[in-house]
Amino acid sequence: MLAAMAEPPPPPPKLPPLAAVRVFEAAARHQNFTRAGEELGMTQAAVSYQIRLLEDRVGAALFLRQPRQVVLTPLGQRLAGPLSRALHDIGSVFRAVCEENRTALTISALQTMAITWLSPRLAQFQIENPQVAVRVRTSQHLVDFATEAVDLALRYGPGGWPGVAAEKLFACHYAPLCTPELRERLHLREPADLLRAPLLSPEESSWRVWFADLGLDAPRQGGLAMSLEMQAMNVQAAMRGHGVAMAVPELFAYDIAAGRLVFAVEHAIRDRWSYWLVYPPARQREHKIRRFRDWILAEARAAELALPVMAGSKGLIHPSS
Amino acid sequence: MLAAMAEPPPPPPKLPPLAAVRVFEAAARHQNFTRAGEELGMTQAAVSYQIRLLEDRVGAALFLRQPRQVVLTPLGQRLAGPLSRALHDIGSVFRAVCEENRTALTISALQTMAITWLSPRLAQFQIENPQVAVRVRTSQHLVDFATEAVDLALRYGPGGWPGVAAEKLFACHYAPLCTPELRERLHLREPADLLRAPLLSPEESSWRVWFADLGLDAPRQGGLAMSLEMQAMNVQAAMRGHGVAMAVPELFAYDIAAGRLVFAVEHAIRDRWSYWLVYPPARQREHKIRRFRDWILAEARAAELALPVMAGSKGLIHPSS
DNA sequence: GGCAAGCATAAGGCACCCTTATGGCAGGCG
DNA sequence: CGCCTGCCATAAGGGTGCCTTATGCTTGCC
Repeated sequence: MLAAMAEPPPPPPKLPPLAAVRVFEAAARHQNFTRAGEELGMTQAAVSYQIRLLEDRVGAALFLRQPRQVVLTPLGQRLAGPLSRALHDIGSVFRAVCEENRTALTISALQTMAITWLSPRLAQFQIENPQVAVRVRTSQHLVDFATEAVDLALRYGPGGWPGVAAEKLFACHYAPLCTPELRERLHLREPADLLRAPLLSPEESSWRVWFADLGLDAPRQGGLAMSLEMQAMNVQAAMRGHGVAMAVPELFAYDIAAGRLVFAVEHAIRDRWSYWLVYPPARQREHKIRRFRDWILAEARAAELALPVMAGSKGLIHPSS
Repeated sequence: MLAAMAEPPPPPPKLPPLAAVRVFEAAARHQNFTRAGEELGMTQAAVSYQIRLLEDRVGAALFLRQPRQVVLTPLGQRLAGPLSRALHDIGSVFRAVCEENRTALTISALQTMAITWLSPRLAQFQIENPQVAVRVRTSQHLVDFATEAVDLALRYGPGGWPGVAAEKLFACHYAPLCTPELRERLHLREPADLLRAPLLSPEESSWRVWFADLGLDAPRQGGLAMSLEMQAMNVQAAMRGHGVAMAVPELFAYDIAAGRLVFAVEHAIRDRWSYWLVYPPARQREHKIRRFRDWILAEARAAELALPVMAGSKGLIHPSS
């Protein structure tokens, strides 16, 4: 209050003390200080104090103290209606926003992840949790919870981020994928068979690593790291029978399970980077966070289990430093 | 807060902390905590504190802290509009009520006083003070400022009331009044002439006292005290030439000044009771109170001066116990 | 006449909130 | 590239506003 006292005539704040307003509204509604105090969880004396405060501010009585009751003065009546309305509005919008916050869930995910993995599964989550309104926001860069209005994020990376809770969704592998028709037509049975197959983006480094892991020379050497978007496009092409795509099978578990995609040959290499569920640790206990967390972790497990075991493959993509 | 802590789950109050709401509204308007603090006369740290408080209550961020600025989250935007509106409404109705309180003036007066003395003069006050809205409320009993919504009152009595500021408007006298025509027609010159004149309510004690004061016997002895209403009726009758009324000439100074009434003979007795301006001493300094006070005291002086000097008459009505 | 209901008032204490002070971060600028 | 500035977060500390308890007063009711 020191600043307010700097000027001799403290410019009267346009707004009355709002705590007193709240008390007045309750008192006006009950026409009874004691009852108002009960509603507000305070004593009758406190109500009396606040009402007096407000009356001093207005400069006139708002209640007439009659023997067994208090009644509003004309001035008090003038105040009570609009104030009650305004406080009701404030309460309403607050409840609405709290409710929205409680139910709306904004998820940030990489475009590819959102399209290929998340959205096909999200429908089921919506069915199981109709009260939660899920919004997916795609972005390319890592999200900062302090700067972006996002509840949780699906990240792709090595893990170990500071300041966030991160739970691994699934480890990533790289394996050649194609349609079952293509595999049959080309008689793909063992890794070396791929050397004569139409590879999609054969210059990508993942192909080289994959072949090298088997002691084979890649048909075309290249050093380009494959972007996730390119990977998704390649898989789309592969799914139309245009060739074999080197991709993360976990991302396409649905297509594999549905028979639209198969492993061209049974060999996968490990990616040190994984997909993670990431969220602010402070919000761990929130219902909606927990709910989504449990669901997506279960989905990730299911997706992993739906794939042939790829254990034993070495981590050759994104080697640690 | 002790009462709120009684129950393990303190039933979440429907309303958010209103002080925080006010701060939030300013911060949202400025999109700048420092500026909002200046507007509210507090420091940036305090703003930050209050915003955090509100965010904790909602359970979500309302502002995104970006390097050089803060911006509202979608949730914050949802809040800002309605809250700003509500606070504006509160401020509006408050200013309106303060203004009304500052300008509206409710005067309590006895019916007779209001009709015969106050209202003819009030028009002039309204002309001189157009910004003040005067309301006259008539009542028969003495007003209690704590119980009735009245700014000031005109009382008739002995004075010396506890707890109120009382200023004497004018002392009261009793004198016989009639039309000048009646006085001429009956050749009323000295008090004894009234013994043959048509007296209105001759049984009233004031007549007896008046005659006794002159050493005369009243034509009809009676002990009834005259009600003010009866007095006014008698004066009305007198003004129509129906007789001579024993009344308080101060109340009819206008009619006397206008020549509609004259003293039937030049003799008055004194009433110990007077008319007083009464108001709560706490409100002495209020502009509208002071304004009306000054005006009505001046009017009372003028009304007294307009009458023939009635000094020297003894106080025989309402003798002190 | 005692009792209950209801509000005002005084005294006292604590919690809240504000201030001061400091640090971090990013952008602008020389 | 380093300094400065604008802006916010955070910690520590203190003052006071507000609430509670206790008491008194008035009135209406049995």
